[in-house]
Amino acid sequence: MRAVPSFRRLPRAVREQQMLDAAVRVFSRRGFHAASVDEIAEAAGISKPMVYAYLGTKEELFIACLDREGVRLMEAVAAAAGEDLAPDEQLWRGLRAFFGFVAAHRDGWTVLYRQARGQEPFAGVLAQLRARMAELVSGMLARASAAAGLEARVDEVATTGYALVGAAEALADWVVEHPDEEPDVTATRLMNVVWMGAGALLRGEGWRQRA
Amino acid sequence: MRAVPSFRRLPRAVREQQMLDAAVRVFSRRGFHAASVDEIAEAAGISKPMVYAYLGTKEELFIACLDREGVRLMEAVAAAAGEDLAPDEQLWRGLRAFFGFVAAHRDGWTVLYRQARGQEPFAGVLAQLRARMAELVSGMLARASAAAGLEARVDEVATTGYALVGAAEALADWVVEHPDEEPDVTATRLMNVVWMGAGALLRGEGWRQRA
Amino acid sequence: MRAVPSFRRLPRAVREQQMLDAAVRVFSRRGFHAASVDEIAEAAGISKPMVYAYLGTKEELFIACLDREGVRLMEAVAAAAGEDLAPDEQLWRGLRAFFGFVAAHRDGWTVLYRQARGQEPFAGVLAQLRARMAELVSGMLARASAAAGLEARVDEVATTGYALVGAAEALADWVVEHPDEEPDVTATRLMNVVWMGAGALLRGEGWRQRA
Amino acid sequence: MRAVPSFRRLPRAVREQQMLDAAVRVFSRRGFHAASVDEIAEAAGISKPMVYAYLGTKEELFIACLDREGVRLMEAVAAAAGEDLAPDEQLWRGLRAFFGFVAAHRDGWTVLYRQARGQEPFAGVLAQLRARMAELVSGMLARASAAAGLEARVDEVATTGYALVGAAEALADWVVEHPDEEPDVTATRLMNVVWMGAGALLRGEGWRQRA
DNA sequence: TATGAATGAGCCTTCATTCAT
DNA sequence: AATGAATGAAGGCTCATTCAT
Repeated sequence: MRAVPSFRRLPRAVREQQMLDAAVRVFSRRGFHAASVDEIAEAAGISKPMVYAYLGTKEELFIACLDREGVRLMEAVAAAAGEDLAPDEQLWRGLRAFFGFVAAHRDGWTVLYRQARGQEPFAGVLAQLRARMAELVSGMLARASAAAGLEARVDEVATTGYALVGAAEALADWVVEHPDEEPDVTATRLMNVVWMGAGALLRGEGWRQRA
Repeated sequence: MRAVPSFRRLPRAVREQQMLDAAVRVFSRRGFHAASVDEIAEAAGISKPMVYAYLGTKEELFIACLDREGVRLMEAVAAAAGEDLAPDEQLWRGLRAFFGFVAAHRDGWTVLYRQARGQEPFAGVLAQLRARMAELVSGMLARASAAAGLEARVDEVATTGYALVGAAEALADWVVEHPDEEPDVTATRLMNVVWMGAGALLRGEGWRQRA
Repeated sequence: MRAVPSFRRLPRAVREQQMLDAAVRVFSRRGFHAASVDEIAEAAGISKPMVYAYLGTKEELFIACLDREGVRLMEAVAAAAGEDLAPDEQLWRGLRAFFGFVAAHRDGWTVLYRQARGQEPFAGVLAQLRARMAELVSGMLARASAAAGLEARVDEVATTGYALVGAAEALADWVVEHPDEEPDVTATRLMNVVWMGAGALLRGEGWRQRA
Repeated sequence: MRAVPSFRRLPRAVREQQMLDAAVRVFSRRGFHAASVDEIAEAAGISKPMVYAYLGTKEELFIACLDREGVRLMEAVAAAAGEDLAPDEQLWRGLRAFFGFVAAHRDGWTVLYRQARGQEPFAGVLAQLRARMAELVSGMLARASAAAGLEARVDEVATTGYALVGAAEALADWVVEHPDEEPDVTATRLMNVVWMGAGALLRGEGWRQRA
């Protein structure tokens, strides 16, 4: 007769996602240390011992947040940057997906990049994520370079990857503060800097998506 | 009767700098929350009430650190980027000064960018610093653009400033982990990305400082 | 239809013994407070609510352990000390049974004497057991004394009982740490002290079991 | 003008003793686990952080209690058993001091012997104390044995030491429950068992202090 | 019968902050 | 000016115990 399950007793998998949602929200607003497990539990609508039972220590909980959001971000970006496109097109699509993710998951972004960066032992987790992103970009550039018949200057390519990721993060912070900015626009702007260079900009040149 | 001043009784200004030195060191290693006022007092070689008497609350103390390091950084960069140079030269000198500062003041950099970024109410202080740095860059680009007789596309110029600052921060993190990297080299690498653009890089072009 | 009984559904009495076995083991290793009902349930191979359903509160569970082990010990000792033997022979046999029990039931001994002794409200249970043991000894001595035609000095006989039990407990602790010690040997050693006295030992005399 | 110091601010050494007094009292009544640091602080008339500041963890606090009471007990016994007395006289004086200490420091005794015995990691501390006491007795017996021109049967002498300590502990427990018992009487009773032996007691013989 | 889900309560521990000397 | 002494407040974590299925 009861078709709808009780709302109080939920299977573990569901509750875990609820907890992670709440944790990302609270960690994002308060920061790791200032956030209390009490508040997270309340935000998740359950009692504190459940958090410990399912997701462990506050530290482990934070890492679980990091992992979930990091995987989501990476997947979004990697999926957007297809395989058989021109390198600048790949880059632009990846950036658009990146800014789109940030705009849609403000809290996740904040937890990942604003909190984890400075707090050991989380910086390591983030560093891995950034390294993977930078490699994604570097790899793309290296392939493009090779296709152009050029000797790939490895270190410059690597630096470009890091610098691009850093620039994207800075703009992401800016996007978070300006919610009405379209991801397409932000991505295009960054392309202008990174792909064309400030020198070209000063010459009046700019990057445009091909038709 | 006492001709030689006691080593214990130092003038206030000196004591305050000692405290700030210690505070920056401890905050850098532990983070704001994990750092205890006890540890800072001990590192400064004085007792805890002195810290409160001189520099106020833990929060105020942290902000004092932020201010001091921020001013130092800004001054170093602004002084390096002279007024009557070509824009790319200005940019390059500013970047070199920036990376040089980071390398010479690891702890200050860490406090400023790794700790403050995520922790309210400090993020605002940092945001102001970043904004000033971005304006510095943007202003330089705008002047160059005007000098070239071009309509300054304001928003793109502003975006370029932010992106450049973000890229520089990312490389600064990288510099912190690689102490033997020369500031000149790092600055040149970033110039290659930002000034020439990845597109030019792929065409085999690169930026070089003029003789 | 089901001819073979499921292994999961065991008769209550069996389950209870399994639980008590597990509880004695865990309590012995961890102590009453440090032992968690979770761990006991897991050690018993069942779920926590079953423990509560069968044996009640953690406190009741511990008392159940105490009772079971205490009864076993008393029975072993009382059975060994027959009725129609000479008093020293009775004593020696009782001691041998005692040390044998301790060696064979380390965990039970630990729970009874090491854990219960200090923790209210269990000390009372243990005190009763000790009192019964002391009475057993005292009674034996009183009968022997009467048989020898002596006025039984009641208080000294009672004291002797307590002292003997205490000495036996101390040696039992020692036996627990030295698993290869034979109960016969330990019992004989204690007889030498208690029956002959240190004075006699110093005179070169010792107690021997009669052929 | 103020001759009497304020009662609120006391020097560290004084406060530490107050804390230890309170801790011994509370640990004795409740047991290590059931005792809360809150209760101890309250009993000491100060706030909880002071306990942590001066004496460390709850565990360290308990060990501090153990050490203090253990040293007191050992010193009392060792001082009482002079050096140039006959062995039985030494033994009797040591026992009298022991029972006197227990009667005068019930709580200390309880903490030492009833609590520490069963709870790791305290058992080790207690074991050392017991070993020293047993050695004290054994050494005394060995010297007496040698003086009597006898081959010292090492293992029996050692066993006698342990058994005596155990018997004394059992009677101490009994003394704690019977506050009006004189230490002299208890010591004499134990001498009757240990020195003369139950066999001699049954023959109507008993130990008497020489005039 | 048997258990996964859930919680109220409590305890250890730490820390920013202040007072009395 | 300088500090040892002292605390209110809060947070992480665990556990005995109970429902709802």
